[in-house]
Amino acid sequence: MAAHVTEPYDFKAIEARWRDHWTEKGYFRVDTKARDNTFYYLNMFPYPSGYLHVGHGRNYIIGDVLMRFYRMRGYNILNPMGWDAFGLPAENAAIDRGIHPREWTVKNIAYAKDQFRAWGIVYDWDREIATCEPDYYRWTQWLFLELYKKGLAYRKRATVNYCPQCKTVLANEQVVGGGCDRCGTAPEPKTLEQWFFKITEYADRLLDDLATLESWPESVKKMQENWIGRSEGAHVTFKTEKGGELAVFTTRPDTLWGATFMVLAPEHPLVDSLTTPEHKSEIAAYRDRALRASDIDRLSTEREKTGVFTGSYAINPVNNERIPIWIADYVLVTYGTGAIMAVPAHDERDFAFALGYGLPILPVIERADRRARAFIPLSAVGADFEKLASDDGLPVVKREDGYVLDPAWDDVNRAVRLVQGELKSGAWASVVGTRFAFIFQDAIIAHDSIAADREIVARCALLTGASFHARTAMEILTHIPAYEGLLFHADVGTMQHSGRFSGTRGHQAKEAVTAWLEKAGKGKKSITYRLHDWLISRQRYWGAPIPIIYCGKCGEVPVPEKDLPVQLPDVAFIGKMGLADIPGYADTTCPNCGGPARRDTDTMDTFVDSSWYYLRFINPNDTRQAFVRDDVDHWLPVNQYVGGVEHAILHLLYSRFVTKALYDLGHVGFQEPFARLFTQGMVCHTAYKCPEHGWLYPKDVAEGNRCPTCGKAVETPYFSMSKSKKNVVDPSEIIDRVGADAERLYTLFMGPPDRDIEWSEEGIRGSFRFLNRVWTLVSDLAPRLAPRTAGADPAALDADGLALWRRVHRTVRKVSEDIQDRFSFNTAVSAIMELANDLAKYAERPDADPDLLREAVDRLVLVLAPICPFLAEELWRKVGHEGSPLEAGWPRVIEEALGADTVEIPVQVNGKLRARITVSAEIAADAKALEKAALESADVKAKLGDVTIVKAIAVPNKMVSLVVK
RNA sequence: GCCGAGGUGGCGGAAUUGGCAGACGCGCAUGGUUGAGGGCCAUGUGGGCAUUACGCCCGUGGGGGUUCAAGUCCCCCCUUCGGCACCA
Repeated sequence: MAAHVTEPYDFKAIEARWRDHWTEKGYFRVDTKARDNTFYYLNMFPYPSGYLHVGHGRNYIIGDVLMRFYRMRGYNILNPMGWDAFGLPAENAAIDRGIHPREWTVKNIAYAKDQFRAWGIVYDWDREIATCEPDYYRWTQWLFLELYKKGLAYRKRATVNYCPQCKTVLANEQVVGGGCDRCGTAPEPKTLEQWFFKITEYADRLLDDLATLESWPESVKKMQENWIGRSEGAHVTFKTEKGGELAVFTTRPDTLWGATFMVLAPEHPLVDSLTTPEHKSEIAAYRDRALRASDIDRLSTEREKTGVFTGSYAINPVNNERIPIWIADYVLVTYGTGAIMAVPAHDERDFAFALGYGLPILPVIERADRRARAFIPLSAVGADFEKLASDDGLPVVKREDGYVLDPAWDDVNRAVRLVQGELKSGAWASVVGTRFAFIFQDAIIAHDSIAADREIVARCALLTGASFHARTAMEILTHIPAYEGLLFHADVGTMQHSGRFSGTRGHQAKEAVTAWLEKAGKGKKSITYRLHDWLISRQRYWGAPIPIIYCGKCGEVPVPEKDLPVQLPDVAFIGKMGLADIPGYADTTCPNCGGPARRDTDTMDTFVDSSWYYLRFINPNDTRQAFVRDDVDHWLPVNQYVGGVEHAILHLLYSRFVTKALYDLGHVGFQEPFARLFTQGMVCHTAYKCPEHGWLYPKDVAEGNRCPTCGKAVETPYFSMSKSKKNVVDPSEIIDRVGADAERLYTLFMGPPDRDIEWSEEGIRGSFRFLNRVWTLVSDLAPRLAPRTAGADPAALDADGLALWRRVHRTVRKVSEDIQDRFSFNTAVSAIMELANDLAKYAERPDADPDLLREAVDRLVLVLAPICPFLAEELWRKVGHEGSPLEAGWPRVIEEALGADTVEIPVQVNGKLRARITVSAEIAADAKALEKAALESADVKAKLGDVTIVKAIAVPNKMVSLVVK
């Protein structure tokens, strides 16, 4: 081909030319009074922490592509952006740099806005909000007061998690893996007067309404479900021997007869009064140790269970057994009533604890598999025992140490009697599993009560002699290897040894026992949640002040709405501080009586700021109200919300709670804030870690992946990009080298957006190469295109032309579906690449149809426009159009072009692909005709040879499958 | 331990409803262009046996099953990642 001189792809000039174009033209400005064809797209707003890396970029690029796509489809798009600007990092950075957090924040916001501009990501900046501005946090305070009015914000004295490093308390949700989610320091318990939002009141609705969120990822819904942690069961009241009461929560009221002791959390308020004088010092020491132990130690399941006896006893309400009361740190004061009834036979933790401390273990539920096993020591019976048993039809195995009998469920009694009859004098045996009993010559003793347990131990001790050490029947059994795995189970099964409830089955058992407890006034059905109320007080400066005043006369007084905002005092910033450290801040007068009063000196958790921001975007500049009900009712719920999965619990749960509360208050007409949620994956990159000197920048790593300081080999794990791991990729460097369009393209192409992906240098070069090809292809073709026409006439096209024509329209259709319905940007990009490849091939022909070339080039540029907007603007002009692709609109698909004249259909013989036949579209669509065509095809006949056709299956448009003999 | 999402060439990934596995890209190989390098272009590229032609066999973490047909559905197991985790 004659070399055609085309200027190279000068992405720098192109991107500079269009960077401000879209904003200047106001393509993405929207009036929220609009009611037709509206679409609210929202990315989780960022924390302005310095600069955004290519991983952050992924999030916003996806949004920008969607926004441009919907804009081309003619929607009124709302896609606003703001800043989650309050919070600790600003304070910490400010402390490091000796400047005010506001200054640091404002600077970062300006930088990030510039980054968006460089990426070609356009927002309606008239709607910009920053949570640290008084005209925003004024309404955060309003929200607080609304919740207060409804009784959903309340103050209580509570033991809370306090991070000594960050010098503030943390919400339950902010303690991650036993450490502060900001700095990792283990929080200390501290008792303070704090504000809470009563999210637990919404636990059921938050749980139930998850079912209405059909377009949320299953994983996020599950995480919220687990977090709310609803458990159904019963509260049961035990009387203490001294006449007090002790309430516990259990999910297994059917196991009550097996409760052989009780355990209180060390912090339980009744511990003091239950402790008898002789146990005082031991209890005090244990409690002290437990309180000091960090949560990490305390929460480990691996840890040996420890505890101390209080000296007191309770009475089991169902069988009047006298059972000891212990304290142990495996019981949490924060869950249920902070006390449990221990059923060691059917709760793994109680089992371990009981074995450790010699407490009786009484099985009261049959195994679901109904297995039973008896063990008879060799010395306990005669040598003919094995024969006797098998003659009796009982499966028996002789082992080194004894005989093992595995009777079927209804043979257990027979087996036990047989064993008993054969026992030598002074010997004993046992049976476990679905029935537990000890077998003596003169008695069969089931361990179904504490007294029976004692008798068994006494008898065995007597028969065994001085070497006997076990304290309980179960302890004896644990020394028999044949019983491994059969001594404990937590199945739901038939009740036994439970008075008149014995024989009650499975789930009915819970119901029956609960009903009986209620009737007897000993307990009642109840539900317990893992979720706790949301602690929102923070002892830090950089947040929204809590709008409450304390008056000596009037008590707790909310700041009147007209006095909002309660402004953050504008003071020089010196080190870690809260509002309490600012002289004069707290002093005020009571809005009620005018007398002297003090302000609350805490600020709100920043998750309060972000729990309602999606509402503010609708009327961001309204100075009289947080939002206009009529407008939010139209625009909300957000049509598509996109963000990181790290917010699956905190932010999303809080936002759902706030929306429901506002609904109940009559401020909004919807109960869920986000109709569809998409959680995009993280971008990972190689990090370099020297075992001695920690994280290294890639450029500092010496030859052969060695540490420049010590020469040791560095590890190169993959991690999501983070400054601390020194593995971030700076977009400015990418944009400088290959342009924003190439970064955008690569970001979308490298993998499905919900999955984590690894950033690769080669990958981005490939995307850059593709854009160069598109640039050259379209530039070269520009002079050969027909003037703008109605499009190609299929009747005038030859086979190659028709194939391209169909490719064009199939591509438009696929890209539309991939973007709109499937969030599958990587396959959309590959479809565009295929179109470009086919177009280039066709264009090699000198007689290429100019109308078809026009149609193909125009559509190629248009489908590329949302993804690579800079290049698309440039090429669109280059091929003779005026205005932006955004105005041209999304190309229409010609339906006839989606079909085909002939179809290639594979033919399978006995499940293996053996031939392909080419048939007309009509034949391919008709099963009978297709089958006939296949059988008549010469190729198929040749492949078949001399066989009998047993069965023929023709699937229209798909394939033909022949079964032959 | 419980819950969730994954496991497909050398790599990222595709296969949307049970119907031709490996689209698209990266990398690699060979050739071309070039003074050279880079870049670009062309061709090839799952493994094996063949290469006389077309071909034939194997192949989606492992094992079993359903089906004319399984990456896709069912059962069991292994493994990676994420969340929760002494929650009674």
